[in-house]
Amino acid sequence: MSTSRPRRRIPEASVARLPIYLQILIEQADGGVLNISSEGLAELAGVNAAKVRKDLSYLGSYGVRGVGYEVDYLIFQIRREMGLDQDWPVVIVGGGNLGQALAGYGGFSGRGFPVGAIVDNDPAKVDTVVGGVRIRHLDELDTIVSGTGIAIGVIATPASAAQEVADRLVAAGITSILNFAPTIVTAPSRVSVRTVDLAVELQILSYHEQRRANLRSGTRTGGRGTGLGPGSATLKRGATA
Amino acid sequence: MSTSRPRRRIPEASVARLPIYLQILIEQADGGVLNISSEGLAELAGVNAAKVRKDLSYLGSYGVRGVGYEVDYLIFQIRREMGLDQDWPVVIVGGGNLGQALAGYGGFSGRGFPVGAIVDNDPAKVDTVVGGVRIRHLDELDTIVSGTGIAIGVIATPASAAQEVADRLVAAGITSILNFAPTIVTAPSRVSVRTVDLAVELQILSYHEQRRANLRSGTRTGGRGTGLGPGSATLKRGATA
DNA sequence: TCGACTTTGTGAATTCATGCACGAGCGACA
DNA sequence: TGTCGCTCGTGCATGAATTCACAAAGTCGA
Repeated sequence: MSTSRPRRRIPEASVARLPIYLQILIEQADGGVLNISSEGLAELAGVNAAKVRKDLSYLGSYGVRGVGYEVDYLIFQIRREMGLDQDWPVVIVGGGNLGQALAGYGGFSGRGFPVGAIVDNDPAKVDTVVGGVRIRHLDELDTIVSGTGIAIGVIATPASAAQEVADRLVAAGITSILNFAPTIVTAPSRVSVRTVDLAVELQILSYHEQRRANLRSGTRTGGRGTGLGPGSATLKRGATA
Repeated sequence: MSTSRPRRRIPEASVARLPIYLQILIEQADGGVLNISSEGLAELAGVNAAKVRKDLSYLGSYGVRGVGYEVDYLIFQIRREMGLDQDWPVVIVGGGNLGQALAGYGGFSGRGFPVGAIVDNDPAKVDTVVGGVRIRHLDELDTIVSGTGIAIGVIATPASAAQEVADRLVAAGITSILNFAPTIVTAPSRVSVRTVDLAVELQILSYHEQRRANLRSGTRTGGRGTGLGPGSATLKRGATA
């Protein structure tokens, strides 16, 4: 009992990196590499070696001093710790552009997240087949979830529908949501929600672009002085909630 | 001169939140809301009000005590600071599943990132039209970038091609890369790179799912004791690089 | 068997981010 | 014009994440 079982609760920042290490390790294993040092892994992941060691230490003490980590064993341990030693089928909500791309994208099934179902509320889309899966009606969500034990829902709808979809996913018993709609969705705290907003990513890049542009053109751009001041018009209190 | 120009260098964590505030503010403006308190904005963004104020304070001092922030003016300032007062056309590399979905996804153009070009190295794809844009050959990248001044490249290729594509993007003069391929891509430090790996997101959710499952079934699952020990076989030093 | 060498695992120092708590400023209203 | 109430801006304390630096633990070759 006292053998391996690692101390729980891995810091979020580490949890976010483990999949990256995992992916690199799998590539290395495929390439015939048997073991790897924290230094080598750090190099490939583009991070600091000490960080790699600390991250891995949360899993347990699986390295061998003077040698490094056995690739296969590390893969095994990361998988186990992250719950990737089983498949997690997902239900995609939204059979539009993005939903279809996700369903057709091999990267899901190939990495342990097969598309178990796709639903849409548009009758015209229902019964069409995408990526080998027949689109079903949104109303069947409860049946699907309770019938298959799917725990993860993927929202690929327009922003306007996202929150309602999230509510329905939660009601159906989903406990993790990956949201691609460009809006915040809220859910009870027992449910994990992650939002991936493509535009947000681009906007972050935009900030850095802009920053570089400013630096190039002499420390700061001559003010784009639009005259507008903070209190350009006296503020009138509007609805705040 | 001493008027507005805010102190530079906004912490990364704040930069990542500003687009979210921006989006909420735009929604509010559309709904006719004229001003909003840090409390209100925090509520909508799902974060702490002090954090909102601190984030916004990096832009300058644009709030009015006792009243809040003028929505329109805040939108203007966030846009300006993030470089969103101009369009940033992007070039998408990869006309496959994902590339097509991205090109067809309104969320890009609609938010200031029009798809300026799509390229692919598959002759069969070249000249087909996706989302109103004709796919051109990858080899035209240099011409496209220098001709249009596009600064942002989006990688929507298989992982195996990602690094080479990144290199070519950099060579062509791109300074920001948004990578959707499930692999690390490296670039000179003058180039910003962000990777969005859908599977990684799911794996993070998996971790939390698994964690909940473990907690439910009595503190910790009975060990899946596969006998395997850290040094199951004596490690032989393999290639490390 | 021993000593040189390599690489881990982790305490300690540092940097970054969050959240509290409160002074200061502003509008509203008498 | 003075007072009251609201909300910002920010100093400070706390906590999380990163990085350094080194003892401990192992391998390898002679």
